[in-house]
Amino acid sequence: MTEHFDGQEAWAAALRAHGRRVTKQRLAVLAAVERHPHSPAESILAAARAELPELTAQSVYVVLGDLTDLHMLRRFEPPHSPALYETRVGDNHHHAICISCGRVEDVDCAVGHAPCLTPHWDEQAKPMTIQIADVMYQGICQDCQQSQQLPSNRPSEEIEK
Amino acid sequence: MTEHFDGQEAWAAALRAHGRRVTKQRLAVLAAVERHPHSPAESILAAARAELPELTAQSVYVVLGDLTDLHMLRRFEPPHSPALYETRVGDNHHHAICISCGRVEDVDCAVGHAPCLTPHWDEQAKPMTIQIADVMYQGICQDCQQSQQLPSNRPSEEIEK
DNA sequence: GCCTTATTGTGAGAAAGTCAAAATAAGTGT
DNA sequence: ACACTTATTTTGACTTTCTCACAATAAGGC
Repeated sequence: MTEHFDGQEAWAAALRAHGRRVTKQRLAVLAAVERHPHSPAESILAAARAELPELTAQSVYVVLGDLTDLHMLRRFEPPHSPALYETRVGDNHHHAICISCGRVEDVDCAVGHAPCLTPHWDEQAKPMTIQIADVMYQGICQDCQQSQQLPSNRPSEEIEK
Repeated sequence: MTEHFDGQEAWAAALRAHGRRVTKQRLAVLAAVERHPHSPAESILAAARAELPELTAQSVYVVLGDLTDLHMLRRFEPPHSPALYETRVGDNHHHAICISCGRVEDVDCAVGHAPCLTPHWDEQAKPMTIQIADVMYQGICQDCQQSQQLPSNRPSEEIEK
């Protein structure tokens, strides 16, 4: 429970640094996101309610949105998934999503420090000032690859017609 | 109107090649996506109804989903936006989205032919078999940059508090 | 032309998130 | 410690985007 305090204080300091009040709702959301990276709002609500049962869904949406704007959290939206949140910000890491089971893994960028941040514009295109480059790898994780090669092992959860 | 026929026949052939029946709904959707790249389902419905007024929204969703699975269309989901569709498939181009006005532009990949397709895995991570790498650049387009520097020029549509 | 079955239409409904306004509580000053 | 100001949270209704099940229709092979 003492390591908890460290985290609490660190988050509290960050909140104050951004001119935000330190509320138990924000602390609960931050702790929940930290403990469950790559989670949607609903899961964060459930996790945060473990320590703050009266927390409401709206508060989670508001807090997540605000903290994302402050860059204390990072949001990304994989295809066919609600938005996911994580506390790992500031680096420009990317994400790999298994299109079969939905598992998400962090991927450090291969290309130096600011990867893919310099798109190659057409002649006629008016270049934008790029701020971030979200790279979303989609593939099949090892577990799903195996269970697809052994179709006998597969329950009836997702069979193609 | 003759160029229309060429497109119709090309799409019809592609549909047959994928074992799909050639329906006026599918042709209308394909033509609409081709004429309005980076459009959401609702806009595609509106555009397609210009030539097929009795088309329904459900059909558009079904057709878009199916043709996307066949890789005749490509879908991508920018943050805070419904899914967008385009007919440009097969190449691995990416997209730049203006976070201010939402405009989308195609971006050819800077890094050779199969860009960013080789993520750099952690030691402990179990690598996935990557199939596609969707790169989503987010920035501010030239128009929005200018209108933000001349705040007097900005109507009341989106003012920060 | 007819028949089979893929495709489309109909209507209900879920999921994820948003908005406005009232209730609460953090931080400030006393 | 107490009160006050206003940020924050809650409440509850609502929107948007998309999905599902099943009935109606029509494309393509015979």
